[in-house]
Amino acid sequence: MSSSPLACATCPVRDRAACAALDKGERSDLARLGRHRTLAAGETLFAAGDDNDRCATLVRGALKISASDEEGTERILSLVHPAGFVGELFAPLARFDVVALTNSEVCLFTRHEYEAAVERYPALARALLRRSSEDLFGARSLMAMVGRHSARERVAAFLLAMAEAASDSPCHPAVRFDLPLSRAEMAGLLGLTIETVSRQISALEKCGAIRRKGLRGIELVDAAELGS
Amino acid sequence: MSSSPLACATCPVRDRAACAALDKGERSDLARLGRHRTLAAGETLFAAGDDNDRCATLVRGALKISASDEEGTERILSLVHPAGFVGELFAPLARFDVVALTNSEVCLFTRHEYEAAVERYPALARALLRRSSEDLFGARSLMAMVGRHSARERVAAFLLAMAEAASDSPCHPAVRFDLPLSRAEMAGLLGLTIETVSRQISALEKCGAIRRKGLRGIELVDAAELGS
DNA sequence: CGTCGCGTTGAAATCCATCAAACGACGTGG
DNA sequence: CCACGTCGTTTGATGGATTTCAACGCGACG
Repeated sequence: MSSSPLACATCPVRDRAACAALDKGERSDLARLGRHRTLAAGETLFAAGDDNDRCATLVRGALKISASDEEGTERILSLVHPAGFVGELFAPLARFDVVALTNSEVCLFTRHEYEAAVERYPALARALLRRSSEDLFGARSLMAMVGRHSARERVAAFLLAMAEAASDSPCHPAVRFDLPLSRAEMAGLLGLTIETVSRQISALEKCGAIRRKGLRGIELVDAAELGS
Repeated sequence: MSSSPLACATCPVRDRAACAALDKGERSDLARLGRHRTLAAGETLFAAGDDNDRCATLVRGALKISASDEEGTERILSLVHPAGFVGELFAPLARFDVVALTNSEVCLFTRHEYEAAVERYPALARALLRRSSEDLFGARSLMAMVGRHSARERVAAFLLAMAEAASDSPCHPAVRFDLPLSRAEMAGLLGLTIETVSRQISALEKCGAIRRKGLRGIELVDAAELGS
């Protein structure tokens, strides 16, 4: 959508993103290389196959990383939360799509300049390594979760994870929250069909674990029933 | 199995592993911190839940990274090839199992000392970042592959991937090779059961795509039939 | 008011897991 | 050398969970 210079001073993730590892002077150097950009829900940031010439840190909102097979069915590989880094350093072409789930804001860099910064500032390289390791753990956890679990278990675990992500307190899940994903996106993330997701949510409501509030609102009634 | 000092001079992955990014003096410093160790097929290098106090580079052989659910069924999350790095920096506890698939050799480090080396040598941090990014891509590719594909397609894609890994030439798959995994391990990797894997391999043989040579030998007859 | 997108619900078909049995390779011991 | 047990693999029969196909409800929007 729009694009403008960075304003790190008011950045909500300035102490959690990769750039937080830099000292004041280094960070303002890096800030000069990047641009702030807003994305509308559904807007594509990077597309698979495109020239991989940019990377970004998510400041606000939520992104998805996904792959689409030849028939056009989408498989969501990861959700990105604020302070997350997207873009593949070292690869000539983008291999996955990166799309905004909600209205979002990112700090956008050219890959070339960001890689140069990684060379120049060892602390940035280490911070990205840490983040990449966490992403790797997240990807493997998702894989462990989606393989070998029934549709019911996947949907329940997903709802619980979203409740925890929506909560302010780190440990307790939010009781009431809105799903940031459509049914199609949930299906793509969990490796199910839209209909199966819908049926499982209906079943969870019928057995008293949750209550639906409108299309995307969820209220946790019995978290234990979800398998927590 | 056994353990002894490192001998980088004769290391088969000395120009591909993370430590290859170091200059001569730096590498010999790092070598002093590590120990060479051999693993028998099936031997566990790290176990989930253990104190995460070590990490390693694979020199020869093959490893698997896996998670086991409460019922004991194993889900393989990644295969590790020579020059690969295993161990999770920055995490207090190991969260996955790491097991040798074949007789293997690793360079073993204490996590504490390796992290210190990452601080000291920026080139090592960048090399690990690169490797971690590739692992992340690999994990996501596997996820995209396993989700939304039939048992037949998964087995076919797996065989093709193994044929390519077994080949010396980077681009063409090997025509004849041995599977490094048991049926149970293939099932765990692909999210299927042993029986389904076995049936699909039989079916692929029946339709002329492959020929079996003993229990683990595979000969590619019609690679196109496998969906390449 | 009609259409479009998204979600829900139903009925039928399909694919895979499960249960069960037999086979082959291998090593041990007689 | 052969009998025997074990382990991994193969094959068959069955059932069940999820996909597929199809119809409907509902809100948004022109």
